[in-house]
Amino acid sequence: MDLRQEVVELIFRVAKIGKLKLNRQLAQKGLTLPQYFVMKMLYKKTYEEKKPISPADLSTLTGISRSTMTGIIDRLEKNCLLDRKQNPQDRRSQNIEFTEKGLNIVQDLSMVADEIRNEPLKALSEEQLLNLRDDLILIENYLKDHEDGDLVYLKSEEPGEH
Amino acid sequence: MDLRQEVVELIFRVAKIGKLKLNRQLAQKGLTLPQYFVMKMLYKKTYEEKKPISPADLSTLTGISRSTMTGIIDRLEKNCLLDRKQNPQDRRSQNIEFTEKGLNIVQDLSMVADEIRNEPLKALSEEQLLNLRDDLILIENYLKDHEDGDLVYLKSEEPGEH
DNA sequence: TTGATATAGTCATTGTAGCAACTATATTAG
DNA sequence: CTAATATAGTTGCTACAATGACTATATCAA
Repeated sequence: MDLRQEVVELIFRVAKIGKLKLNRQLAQKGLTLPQYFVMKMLYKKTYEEKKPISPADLSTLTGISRSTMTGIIDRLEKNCLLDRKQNPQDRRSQNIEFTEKGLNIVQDLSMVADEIRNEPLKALSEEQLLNLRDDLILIENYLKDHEDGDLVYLKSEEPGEH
Repeated sequence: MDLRQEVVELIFRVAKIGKLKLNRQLAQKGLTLPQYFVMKMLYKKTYEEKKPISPADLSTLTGISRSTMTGIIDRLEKNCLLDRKQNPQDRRSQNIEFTEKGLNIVQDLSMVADEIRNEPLKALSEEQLLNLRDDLILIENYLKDHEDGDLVYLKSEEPGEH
């Protein structure tokens, strides 16, 4: 099989299986992976860097779209893990803050969840990890640099069809 | 930052950005990435290997769950790209077959869609690709070998809560 | 100041995606 | 042969996830 194709499929497959396993683990705590991801980012910014944070900030930081973020925050708020407060400086904007319960959970989890998440990489040496990182960064940069454009191939021949 | 954590996040991020871009490309043809993935697998099995194929087969081959596959086939069938036929040997089972239109589209696309998909790997040398593949295979095998189990950390302290 | 433009959050819509439960059928064990 | 078990497909449910449209604000330019 074509080598590049094999690598692309491997990246997709590893990401998918990894996510599935993490989701199953976190489900025992009543969280999903995206929810945990958001909680962790919120913790990092508001507690380690002491900066108030908005849904839009979280969206940029995590790469999750604004509309998806609305839903994730909805569910976290419904489970009383965080609160939405009005931003007094900008009436369009909100500050997201932990509740007592949410803070406890994220502190509880951050010790072990990342360890579980990173565990599958134990199979690799330091050197392999460094190479792997550099290769992935190359791919990521390619994807970002070619942020759409030049994709002449798939121009639809039948635009009005549906 | 921790190196392993960085690599994990890179894998997730690269997979996510890559999928997003592919989805936007395929949208011009009225398809989604999972839909194209299923069509391609169907083509490979029924046309290159001349084997009839069921939804359950497609599910195993693609790693998409059976219930999700139901929905994907629903939508492809609604768009008249394939048909469900009864399997005469097993009345529980179906054979999935292309329509004329579906066959045309998958043949049309297979030339270029994979090329677009693999393009971001052009930044890497043959040697880098080989290393990358081997590293990813190690990770995948770790994930598969540890198919749940030994994840003592996250045992819920409050199992009745929801 | 006012008009154009940009940003923040939400909502509707469509399409995954997995789990659990269910029906129908097949297979296997006793 | 019958009862237990397994498999195929579907459905209901919850939760992402992106796009596009919309409202409310903020900002910037003329």
